[in-house]
Amino acid sequence: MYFRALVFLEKNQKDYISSSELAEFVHIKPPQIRKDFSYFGAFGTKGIGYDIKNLINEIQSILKLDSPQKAALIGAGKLGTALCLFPGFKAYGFEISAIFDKDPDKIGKKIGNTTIEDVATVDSLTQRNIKLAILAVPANTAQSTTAELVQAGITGILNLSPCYLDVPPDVKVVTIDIAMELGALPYYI
Amino acid sequence: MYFRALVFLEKNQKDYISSSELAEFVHIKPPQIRKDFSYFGAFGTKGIGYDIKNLINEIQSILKLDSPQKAALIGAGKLGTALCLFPGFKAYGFEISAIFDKDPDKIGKKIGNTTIEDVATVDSLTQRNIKLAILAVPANTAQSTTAELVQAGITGILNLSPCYLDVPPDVKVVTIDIAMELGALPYYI
DNA sequence: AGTTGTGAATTTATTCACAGCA
DNA sequence: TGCTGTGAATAAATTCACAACT
Repeated sequence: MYFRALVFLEKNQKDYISSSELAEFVHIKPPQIRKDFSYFGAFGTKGIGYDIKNLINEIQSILKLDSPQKAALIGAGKLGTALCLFPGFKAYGFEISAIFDKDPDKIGKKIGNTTIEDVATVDSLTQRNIKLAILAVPANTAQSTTAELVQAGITGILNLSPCYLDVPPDVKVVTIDIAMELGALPYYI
Repeated sequence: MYFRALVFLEKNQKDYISSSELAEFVHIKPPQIRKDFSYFGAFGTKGIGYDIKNLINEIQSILKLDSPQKAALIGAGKLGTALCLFPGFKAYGFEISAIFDKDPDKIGKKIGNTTIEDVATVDSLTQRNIKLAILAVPANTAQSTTAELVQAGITGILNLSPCYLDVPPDVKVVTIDIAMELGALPYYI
């Protein structure tokens, strides 16, 4: 979140930002920000604040976003296609360099300039050294596809289906359940 | 999350579930579940567990998901269209009953059986008594569109653009930043 | 015998407040 | 003077452990 904010604020005129200014922007209290950063090092200058460019580099390095990351998209349906064409991944250095689907009508076609491959061949990810997958398949096939991804050496999965995925402890899953997030709104209203 | 899990587990043979069984399913510890429920009431039976159907009803009522909810989609691009056709909202009682876009080529066309309207006419949401909006517009127009939505009486926004939205205190925003979630994976790997 | 509901204990997260430095 | 970095203080969340109940 800090990374996203700083990349945005980098465009402004200023070179330095204080924890209070950043705090106002991300709606978090200043000591929280300083404490968060302090877990990883001392990136600021007393009396001045944080050099924005330098801080971006530090966070990029902490998050391992300092080298380009290849990701595979599994599921070239409406949502998968939308994500594939979504420009937002670039800011984090992600490139979707492989797309898989099980639909024979889609295999061989292209999204952008990436050709859709048969999901039965996900094991090729091992050789291609792709470690990240965006899973945009129906909930009922999510778990079985996940098993194949893990088999293919995937260690990070962004799961867009509304279900929990069982994976070995060395695989990290982040689940985004869009309907569930919407489901929380009426309570607050 | 409990709601999602219980709706799924409802399909199984059993009528009752203990906090330990539910805990295993959602990967949360049993006392956490009991404590969470206890903030809202005593829904279980000692020695037996929770009546699944009854618990679903209780949670539905807490979350205000017990009556159908109308939502408006703002932005009929690839992502918006995918969301609109996404079946997952139904489980929570949501219906996307209005779609808006600013592109004249899209206005008047249909997604599913809902006609796309001009985003300049979002103020009609007031009369239609729609209080929820799914915002799937580019980041640079998100804030200005939000202001119009608030003006039109929207009190809950599911924001899919990677930016913070400024709203009055009586409006609740939930932001899903898909790229940011993916951005967290390399750190864990 | 088995499970809930909940005060107490523990752990974790947040905030304060200020020494130390530019 | 102004802001960071951080130990101490406070607040919040989680977990324990067990009485109460079916």
